[in-house]
Amino acid sequence: MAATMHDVSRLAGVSVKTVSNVVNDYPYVREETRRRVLDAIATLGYTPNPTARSLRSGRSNVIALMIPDLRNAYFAELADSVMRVAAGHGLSVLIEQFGADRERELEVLRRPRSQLVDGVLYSVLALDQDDVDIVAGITVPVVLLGERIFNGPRDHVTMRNGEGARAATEHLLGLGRRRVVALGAHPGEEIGSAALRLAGYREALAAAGVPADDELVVPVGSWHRRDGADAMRGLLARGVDFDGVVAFNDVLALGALRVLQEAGLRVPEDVAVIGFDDIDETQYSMPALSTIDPGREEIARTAVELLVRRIEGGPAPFTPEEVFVPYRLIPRESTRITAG
Amino acid sequence: MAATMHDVSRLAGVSVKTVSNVVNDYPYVREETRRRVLDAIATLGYTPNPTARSLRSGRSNVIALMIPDLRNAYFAELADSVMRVAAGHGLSVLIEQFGADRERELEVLRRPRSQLVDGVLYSVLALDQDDVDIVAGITVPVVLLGERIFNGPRDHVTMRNGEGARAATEHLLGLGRRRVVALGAHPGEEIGSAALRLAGYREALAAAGVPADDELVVPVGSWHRRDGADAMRGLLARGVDFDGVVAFNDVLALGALRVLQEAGLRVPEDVAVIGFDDIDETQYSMPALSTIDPGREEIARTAVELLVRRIEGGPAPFTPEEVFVPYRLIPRESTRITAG
DNA sequence: ATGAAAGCGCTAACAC
DNA sequence: GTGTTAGCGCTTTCAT
Repeated sequence: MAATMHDVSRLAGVSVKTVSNVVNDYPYVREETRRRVLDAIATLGYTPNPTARSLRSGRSNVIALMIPDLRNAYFAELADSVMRVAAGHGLSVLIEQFGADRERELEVLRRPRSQLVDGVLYSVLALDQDDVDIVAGITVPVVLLGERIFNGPRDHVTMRNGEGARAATEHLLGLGRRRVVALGAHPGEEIGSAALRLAGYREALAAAGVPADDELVVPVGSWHRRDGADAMRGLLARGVDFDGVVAFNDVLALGALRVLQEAGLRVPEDVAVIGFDDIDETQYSMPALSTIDPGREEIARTAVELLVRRIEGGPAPFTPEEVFVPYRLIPRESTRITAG
Repeated sequence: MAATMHDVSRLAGVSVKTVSNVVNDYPYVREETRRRVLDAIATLGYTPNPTARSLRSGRSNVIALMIPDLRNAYFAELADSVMRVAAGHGLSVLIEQFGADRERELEVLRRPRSQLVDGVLYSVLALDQDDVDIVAGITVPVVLLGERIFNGPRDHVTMRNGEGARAATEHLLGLGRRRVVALGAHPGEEIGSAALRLAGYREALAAAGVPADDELVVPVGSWHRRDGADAMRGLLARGVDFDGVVAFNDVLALGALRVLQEAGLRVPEDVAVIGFDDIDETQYSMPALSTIDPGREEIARTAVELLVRRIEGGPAPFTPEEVFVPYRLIPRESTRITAG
């Protein structure tokens, strides 16, 4: 089995404390002693047991990232960013998915796994009161990514969803579009991203004096590519008249894009389309997709840093921080202004 | 702070052993005792400390998944599948990325983090002798996903990469294409997926009596969308004549697809394109992308199960298993047979 | 059926 | 500078 600190101390002829000192770069160790210890470590192939270290120190240097679904490119890219930033802080990342499988979600949270991690980054699209209770039961620091879900304040890092959706909608209105679809509404929801984006969309219409039409607000089950495609198929089947689409995320937009083109509609000439997230694919789709860049990198960086502060600050009283990361509208071919 | 087993035992008026018995569903506990303990657990909100449990039992119920890059949809989808299967075995998944950042890769592996996990699923595209040494240094069970990288045998789960590439190439040849590009070669490599896929491509040409042309073998730095786009741009700029593309993964194909269409070439009429991986996006691209489905779900399931067996089987001598998962060719629009 | 006690491998007082 | 020792919270013989 793996060598322990005792094995090393015995071989080096020193105490475990000295080995620990060397391993942890404690400065006051005689050079010669250090050498002897390092030699012993090398010959034994010793590597500290992180579990024991963790039990003793109360820190595991692992954080959890809880996301709905890695198959959605936005979350995969977010996870990538989070992991890179975390690595810079010496942290590993345990990813837990919160898919449609509610049982799994509850199981994940009820399990004591959350004590194995030093902190949690929790990214939710939409959730109900149950989730709130569960989150409240987590004893380690939690930073929310995306929309805040509690009524009370809570650390969270997000973009201004409402403003972003408003900007996207105004972008289409600025092109002269007047029948703009909002794709991706979550009817029951009041406080998540979908609700905020829908509100932003409505604000833009109102500000421009364009009449709102409920027929143009398209609900979807979830924010996957398939949902975007299905919703667009339904819209076309119902014969709804529209000349623009604000999709609440990129994969919804891309699913819709495909269906629009199958139906022989030209994008952006007949229908201009804009998404949300700025996933890698949007630069390469046909046509390239205009989108709102939510500042994913900065969200990840800020959130990890905030979490690290909380972890290191201990359970002392604190004021929750609400950080809004700047977003950018990225116009591409799917809303390119044309002569038409 | 969180309640411990001792707190529970005190409140319930029993010993810690009894609490442990109840927590671990040890059958021989008097019903009344069990009740008292469960009550105490409930009032204290006790939840076992996984770190202590792990130190004692030597098991953490966490496995690591080491992948090149979560931003590649294939790996995100693979991670998703792995996490679902792992959840079924009560395992959480720690994802470590092996991007282009070699420093990070080495750091990840050198760190003792690998002792925090019970096993490792290691998915590599291509790697050199250094990696072999590092992997050899991991003390927990390792199952390789994708191509085997050692000369000696080693547990691994993969598809038959050569056969898959050959089938893809034959599919294009069957359409009458004779100038078929192999997109995604990794020149130096001898043993990874790229090498095997290239060999399969060459076999197909040879079997069909179609002359091989080195100009049609296109190397790329990595297998990202951008690389596919850049490589295709280069190919067009060099004026190379071709009527088909076998891309070694889907995102390469999708990047190329974009550039082909930008250049005014029709897919599949002028150039037929087929990829590898069957990522979700391929069903929705314009045109929908033909691809090789490597059996991702089954790879994930098989690999996790194999790893679990190794973990439970202990370090006893064993015969490494090499599991080949069946692949399927999925024809879509990008190779749809047309009148032309 | 339950309790006492050892110890997993490490860190951190506290001595010297 | 370095050694001794007491736990971190749990599981697990070994008793009873």
